Amino acid sequence: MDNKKFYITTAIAYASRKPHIGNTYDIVLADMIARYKRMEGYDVYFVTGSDEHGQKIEEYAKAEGITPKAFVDKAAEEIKRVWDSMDVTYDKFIRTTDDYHEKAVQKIFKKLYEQGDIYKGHYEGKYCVPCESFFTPSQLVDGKCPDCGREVIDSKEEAYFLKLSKYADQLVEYYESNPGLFQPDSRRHEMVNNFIKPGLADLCVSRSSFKWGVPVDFDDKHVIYVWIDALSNYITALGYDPDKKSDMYKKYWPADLHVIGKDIVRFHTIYWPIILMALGEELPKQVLGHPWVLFGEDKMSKSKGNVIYADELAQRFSVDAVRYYLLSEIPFAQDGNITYEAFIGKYNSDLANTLGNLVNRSIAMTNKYFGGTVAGKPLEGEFDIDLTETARKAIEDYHKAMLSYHNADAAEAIMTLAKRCNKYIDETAPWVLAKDEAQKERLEGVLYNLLECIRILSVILFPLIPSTSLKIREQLGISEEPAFDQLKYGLHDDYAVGEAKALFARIDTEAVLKEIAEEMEKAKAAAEAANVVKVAKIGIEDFAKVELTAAVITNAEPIKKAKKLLKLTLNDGSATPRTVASGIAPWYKPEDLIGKTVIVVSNLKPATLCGVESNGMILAADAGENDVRVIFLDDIPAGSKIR
RNA sequence: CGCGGGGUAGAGCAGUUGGUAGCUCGUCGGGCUCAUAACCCGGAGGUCGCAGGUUCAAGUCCUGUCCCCGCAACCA
Repeated sequence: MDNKKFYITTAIAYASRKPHIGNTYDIVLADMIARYKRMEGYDVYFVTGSDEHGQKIEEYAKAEGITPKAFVDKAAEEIKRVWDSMDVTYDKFIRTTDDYHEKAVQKIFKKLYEQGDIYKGHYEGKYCVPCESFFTPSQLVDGKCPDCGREVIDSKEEAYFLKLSKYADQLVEYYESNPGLFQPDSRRHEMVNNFIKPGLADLCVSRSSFKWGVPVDFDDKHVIYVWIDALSNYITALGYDPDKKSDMYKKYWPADLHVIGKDIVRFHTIYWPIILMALGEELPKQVLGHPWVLFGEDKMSKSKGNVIYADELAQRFSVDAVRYYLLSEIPFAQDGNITYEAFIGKYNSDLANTLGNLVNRSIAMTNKYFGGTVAGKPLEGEFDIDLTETARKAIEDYHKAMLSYHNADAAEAIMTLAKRCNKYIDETAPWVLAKDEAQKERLEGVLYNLLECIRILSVILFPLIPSTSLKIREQLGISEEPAFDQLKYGLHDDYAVGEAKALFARIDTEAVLKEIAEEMEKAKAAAEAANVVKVAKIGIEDFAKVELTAAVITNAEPIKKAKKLLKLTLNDGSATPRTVASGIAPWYKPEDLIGKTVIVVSNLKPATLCGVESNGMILAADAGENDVRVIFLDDIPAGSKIR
């Protein structure tokens, strides 16, 4: 067999929290592709891992009172556990804290520095010493610090930068000579229009504001920032070293496919190729930027109690149910949704009713009418030919869809065949044939046809739902691993099937939804309770620092360029009107606010929002999901202090 | 006029180079009994966001316009 290689990677998961179903989609998708390629005969190498550096992790670890290393050890275990629970067949799990990775990253950084692609510079910003903050010139208010209004000085913070502009032309050339690079292709326009056309600004690739990262070995004030660290995993996982190339690297690089979320397409199609160009290495062949998985209309968030974790879902409904949902229901280029209703609906109709029931009834009839053994008798009646023709077409559609990563279409092709089989049973009515001894041969042929189709289904299902595929094959009495060279109709001469066992038990939608709703309520309550605890208790002296004043809104107008902001003019009892920008535009019309009395935090430091200087903030309540209500006062004179 | 994506049956989506509008679920009616109250057949349901234009012919091309969603910029 030809030893074509296929190197596939996923985004490495940030080791700050347990990955939710959206993160899991990434790896399940990659796994499906990896399995498919293996079945095509490719020598596949599949890498995934965890991104374990950065300020956030440093902070989380501190909050838990443990070292960053201990924190990420725990997090990486959790990520691995979730991946494993999804039957993911990765060959290597790389951690950016792995020793070989850190060393290679340091070498890469050094090499780029020595050849002049990385240079030491500084933020071209202005620095406000008391605030310890950098600002770009456009952020300044009248040339002064937007936070405190004091003088700013030119920046002194040094940092390392990667020269991107130098490679801009080469990058465009790379895009043009690789038409299939972007999947889907529309992402290319975003990159070109947003980042390349306006001109690439050099990228800051080091940080000195935190320590948890790979140190720059020749300048230990700096750690290497995420780009070079995390992206390099794709080559360090193969044992890459700028000085000597490992056998694995020679064999598998360049990557045939990077599977990532659409939010990081930019890093993989601009920064990453440029890093590789600078290193003089080959460039990835394809980047698949998949859409997101949303919970209903919402993004998932812990405080809403609506986070769905793949492993928990799998525990309730089975791993293949989760894989099947993700791979069949998420569109190719648009964000997909997951809701329990949709999940159960898909499960019942496709997996339980169409597929599971087909296998069950076919195996059951084979046992019932022939004691489990039938031999191949190719039939050529009208129904038989239509069935085999449907099978042939389904296989064709399936491959076409899989090769362009349109997995939902592939799933549909599979279900089309399963449905045709169910129809075939109705057309041939085996239970009628069984009553007539003269029809015995015909009956055997019908069952044989069915078993052949089910065998074919088991093969094409394997990349999507592997364990179901194997269960089906077990019932068919087939022990060999599925492979695409088995997709020939009539390949098997006879069958000795096993016991008919239900593949997917039907779910009682209402009962389960009710159960889940109750659990979600609990989770939400728990999250709220946790939030209350999180806010530390303060002393009365802390509260005294906040100055609250009653003020009348004398004018209100929208701020152009801002969606949520209103510019309010307040009379707080003092001689000068006070201007406040407030993010309440979605909930209030300006004219409804004029004349109302509100509470203003009057000693808040000024800030500039969308070009408006805001002095203070007005108090409002989060009255519910996406419902903000300003607190209005009655009969309180402007200027009254509130405590 | 910041960038991009989208508006197609009740819901979720396909619609390739312009040529009678499809799929899944749901719904209504019927059939069957091998099977997981599953399976099969049939029906109803769409002015393809809106308005113009090109064309023998437009969901598909062009122009304008409205709405939704991401990103960016602000939710003091």
